[in-house]
Amino acid sequence: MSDTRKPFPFDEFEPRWQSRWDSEKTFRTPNPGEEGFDASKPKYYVLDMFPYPSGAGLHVGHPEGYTATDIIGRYKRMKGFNVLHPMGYDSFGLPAEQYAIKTGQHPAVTTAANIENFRRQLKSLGFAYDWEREIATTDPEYVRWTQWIFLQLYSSYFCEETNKAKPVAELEAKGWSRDEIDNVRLAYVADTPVWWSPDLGTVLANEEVEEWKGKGHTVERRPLRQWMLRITKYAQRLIDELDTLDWPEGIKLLQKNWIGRSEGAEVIFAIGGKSVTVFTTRPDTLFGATYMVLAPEHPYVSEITTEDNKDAVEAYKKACSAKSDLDRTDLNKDKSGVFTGAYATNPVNGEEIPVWIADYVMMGYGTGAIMAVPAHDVRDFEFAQKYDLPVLQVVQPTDDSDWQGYTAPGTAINSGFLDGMPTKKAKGAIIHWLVENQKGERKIQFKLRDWLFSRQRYWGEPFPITWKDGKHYALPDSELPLLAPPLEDYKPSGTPDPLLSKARDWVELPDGVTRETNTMPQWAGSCWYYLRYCDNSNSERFISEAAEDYWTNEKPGMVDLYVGGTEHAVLHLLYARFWHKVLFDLGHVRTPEPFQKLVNQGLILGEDGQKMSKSRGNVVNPDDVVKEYGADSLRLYEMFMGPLEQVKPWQMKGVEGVSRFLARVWRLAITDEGNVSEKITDTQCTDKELLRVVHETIKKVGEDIEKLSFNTAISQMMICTNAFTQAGTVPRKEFTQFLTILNPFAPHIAEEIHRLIGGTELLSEMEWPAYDEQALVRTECELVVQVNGKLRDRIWISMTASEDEAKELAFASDKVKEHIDGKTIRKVIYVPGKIMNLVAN
RNA sequence: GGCGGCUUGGCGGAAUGGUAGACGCGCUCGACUCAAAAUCGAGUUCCAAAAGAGUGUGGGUUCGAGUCCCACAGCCGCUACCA
Repeated sequence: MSDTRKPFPFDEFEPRWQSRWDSEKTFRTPNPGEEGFDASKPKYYVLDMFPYPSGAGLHVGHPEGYTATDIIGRYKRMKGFNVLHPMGYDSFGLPAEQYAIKTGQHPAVTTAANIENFRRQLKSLGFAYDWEREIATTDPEYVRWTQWIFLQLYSSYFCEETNKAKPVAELEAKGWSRDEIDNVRLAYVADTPVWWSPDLGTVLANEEVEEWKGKGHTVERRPLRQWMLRITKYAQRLIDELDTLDWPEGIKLLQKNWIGRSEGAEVIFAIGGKSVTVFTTRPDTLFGATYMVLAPEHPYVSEITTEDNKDAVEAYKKACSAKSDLDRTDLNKDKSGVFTGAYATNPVNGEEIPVWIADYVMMGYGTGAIMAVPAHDVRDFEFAQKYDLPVLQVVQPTDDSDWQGYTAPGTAINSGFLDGMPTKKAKGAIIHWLVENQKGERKIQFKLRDWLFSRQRYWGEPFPITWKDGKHYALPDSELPLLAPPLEDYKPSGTPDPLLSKARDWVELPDGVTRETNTMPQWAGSCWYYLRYCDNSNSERFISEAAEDYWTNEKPGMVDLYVGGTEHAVLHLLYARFWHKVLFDLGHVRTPEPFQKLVNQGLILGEDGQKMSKSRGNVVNPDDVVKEYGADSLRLYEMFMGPLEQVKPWQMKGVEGVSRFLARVWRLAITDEGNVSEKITDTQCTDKELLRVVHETIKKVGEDIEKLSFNTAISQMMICTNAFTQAGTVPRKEFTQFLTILNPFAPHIAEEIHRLIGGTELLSEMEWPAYDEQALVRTECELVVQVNGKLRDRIWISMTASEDEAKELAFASDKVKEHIDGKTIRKVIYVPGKIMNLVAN
């Protein structure tokens, strides 16, 4: 398409409408007590996952979710809701800092430029955000409250009796010592092995390691002093309360698996004078333990290893620590291990079993030690085969499966007092025995680890913490926000010292007090941004009680609808739930969950069906699409591609298709010369069929929006447009109704046509039209006649025809006669208005 | 290996257990045009057509299955020795 011949002048009217909505604050959302607030309106909070403002700008994946929420938001407004639909920027993060290292440009400068570009792009798509509520996580006022919430975590502990967070002040009052309190804070300091990257100059979370390694950075394992958040205390609640949310089952399952609850037992084995505890989910197989394995990093390894085996064990440990940086996947194909020379005593039968170390046992899960039951665990079995260790059957399969490597439940054998018990009962019995004899206990184990919360970066929130004599202290609220000092040099020092430690003037305070120099991870800001939108200019509180009360729900989740990509299924969505629960426990918010309904938009692939990436050269830039076809076409296309949640490939031809549709709508009302078409009529519409299509469209589009089924809503609007075209005349009233329902999808063109044909009100401020049931009624319909389930004829018949009348007409059909001739009708199924099936033989 | 998702024309996709392929793209033909583009109209699952076949494969339930049940295969995503 050439620039000179556009099918409709979107390049002129789209920016014009955008600036009008902006200057008139059309989509401003009043809070209680503010001008324009109407207490009679119900509230609706629809939220997008805010973007990281990268230098590359928006990609086409962003407008997918954003258009979906925009349609919902505009629709709900027209339905009479007070809609909160905000936007902001997750603007801390490593790329801005990497850029600063390369160019010396302060991250604040590049971030501001990127935000400006994102804002321009978002505005060019005509989203109905309340721009006065815009936030960026890097804003000092925002940082202030992020730090404040951190201090809430710091000043709280998890009370096991009530299963809730409580202020540590309560413990102080009870006379707990400083050290005891430090041991239970929800934010605490620990020496822990972490992934540290010398060239990035920071530690990385487990889940970030692969990403940055892929970009060529090196990563190594090191024990370092770090801030941790005690999310593990919430593991059970984070699982249980998923049930109260309207989330896709797949995402719930992902979170459950990530938290990874396992029920089992801890069993104490004696090794010489020491005792080693193992965790097992199959305590019923204790009699079948033929050896024990410790993780190579297990603290007891050196002590128990005998002289003869020392060299081999040390060599193995060394090999493992070097290996830990390599891709484990490849190494794990083949199990390896070394005998320590020590023996452990099985508490249940006194058997002496050899103790090995092997890297298939992880220090980070359970106790870092296992009892190996090769007969009924595939990993132990594999290991036993390789090193020729005994395999003892203790479970009899319920079917004729081979007992070797049989892991399903069965019946206990060779297990003393457990013999004959089914697995489930045997588990209970052995745990009872372990407790009685003080050799172990029932144990619920989670995969979830405490959250490694500190980074050594520059571009993140500094911790509002000071140190004196080896103890940490909270900064008073009055000193928030604590902002990072400007630095000349952002280059990593090559040591694990945080970048901020270079700013000596900032770090060193009087009286031997120093500042904490770690910063928070990028997740911190996104953990609570949805709360700040409700009351973003409040300087007294992170959110006022009144705003929180108004925008919250009767339901457990505060936000009514949250739309974003699956990539955040576990991390962001789990972290935000955790923070919200702490704030809930402490009485700062009144719902236990942040997001009631969650929808994941599907990935948009390139035209080649592959993931979009620079290296493949299949990236579509939304700016280019807007320039060529306009914002409405981009919005409409992204919604027409297919179901929101589905993965789907981009097709530029498809954009052209929806653009043609909008052009047809335009031409219904506007002539080539730009005048109002003579087809627009002011008389009442007498065309029953046209009326029926219009009202069917109003009905279906409304229902489809509620279901987030935008592609079918658009196809119905296309049908309606075709009906207008065919009718030859366009009754103003019905056409205006059509424009009103088109408006949430393609707001610029809808408003412009409406204005041109003489509309004075903004469509965006009109009510969603009601459909007329009467107009939908059909008197006649096509009835499908089947013989033995096969379509044989269609007959026109009254909607209210009785079965006998229908049968009579059906039997009169030659095509039907042909197939029932000489046969007996055994059965007749009649679904009025749909189908008649004659069963004959 | 585990978990999840997907599988319907040439393509994107529609189908409360009731006419498979709505809507759109592409393609074919026609109109308009000196011509092209744009636009408008007709057609388009397969087979030359009648008959028939047809929603990844094989079974089952049902008067009737893309849809429900069982088994299997392929593709995509996430995760990874979780004891």
